[in-house]
Amino acid sequence: MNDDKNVHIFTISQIADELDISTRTIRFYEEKGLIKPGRTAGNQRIYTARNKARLKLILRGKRFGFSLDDISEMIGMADTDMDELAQIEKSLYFGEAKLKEIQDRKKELSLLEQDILATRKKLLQRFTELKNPATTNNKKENV
Amino acid sequence: MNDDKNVHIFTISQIADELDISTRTIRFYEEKGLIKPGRTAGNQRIYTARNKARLKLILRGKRFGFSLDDISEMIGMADTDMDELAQIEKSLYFGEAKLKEIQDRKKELSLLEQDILATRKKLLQRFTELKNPATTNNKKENV
DNA sequence: CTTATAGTTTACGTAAACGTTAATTATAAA
DNA sequence: TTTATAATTAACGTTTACGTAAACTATAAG
Repeated sequence: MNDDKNVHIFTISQIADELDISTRTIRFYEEKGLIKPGRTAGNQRIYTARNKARLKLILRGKRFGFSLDDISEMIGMADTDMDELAQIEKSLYFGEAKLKEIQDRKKELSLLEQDILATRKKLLQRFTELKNPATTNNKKENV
Repeated sequence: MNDDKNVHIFTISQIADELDISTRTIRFYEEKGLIKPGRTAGNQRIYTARNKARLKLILRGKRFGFSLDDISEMIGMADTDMDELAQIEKSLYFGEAKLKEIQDRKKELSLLEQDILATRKKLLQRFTELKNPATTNNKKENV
């Protein structure tokens, strides 16, 4: 079984360029235990496609306001001093909670969208008022 | 025209309790110009339902990882040293960008959900493997 | 083999978003 | 009216998530 599949290996700067983050950020995530890339003979980091996918997941979580600690638990790599079973159970439990949170956020996302649309409406109204002062009355509202 | 509608007024701690944030946080948002509550004769802050709604909007934005500066611009209260027209234009422009971002996030939300579901699947698989070692082969995968 | 260029660790620096006193004043309750 | 709560400003402290600089090592290019 020649394990030649996916010999695609990346350096840290290749990853940084592709994901548009700094190398410092990548190393920082490693410090926090979020990724564990391999090393060359000369001690330089090497990243597989899997490592890259993991980073994408982390960045996705961040875009939703999750802290790195949150993400760490979501991913299921936290508390490496627990036995595997307990760790898996914890991760599963945490994952369920996060799924519910995602449901909530889906709803909130729509609310936020509506908030912004409402703000836009008011701004546009005020905009035309300023452009055309005759047609409207001067009502002072602070939203 | 007796303006008796909505005389519902709240103190800062009432708001803090209801929205589950600290009074410090509320005052901090005021410092940043995100809200402008009224004052009593004795200089204490008073919040209307409108002020409360504004705070909810801010918190909603935060839950999606927007910075307070972002939210400030979304809401349309940034850069008070610009003339109103320019300010409105900027806010509108920013709002459009944020709406697009929200669209993207809707898609990403599903991706994140799928990531978690996939992780859960693997965890469950490993879980049963550990509980029932005979029935499966031992494949080592580090996600 | 030399020399850019890229990567490594260590460590101090920083911006954002509040937390936490402290000293003082308002307001509500008895 | 005294007194217990609650609110106010001011200022320094803290955590998260990196930025940045220094001193050194690996690797690629010529």
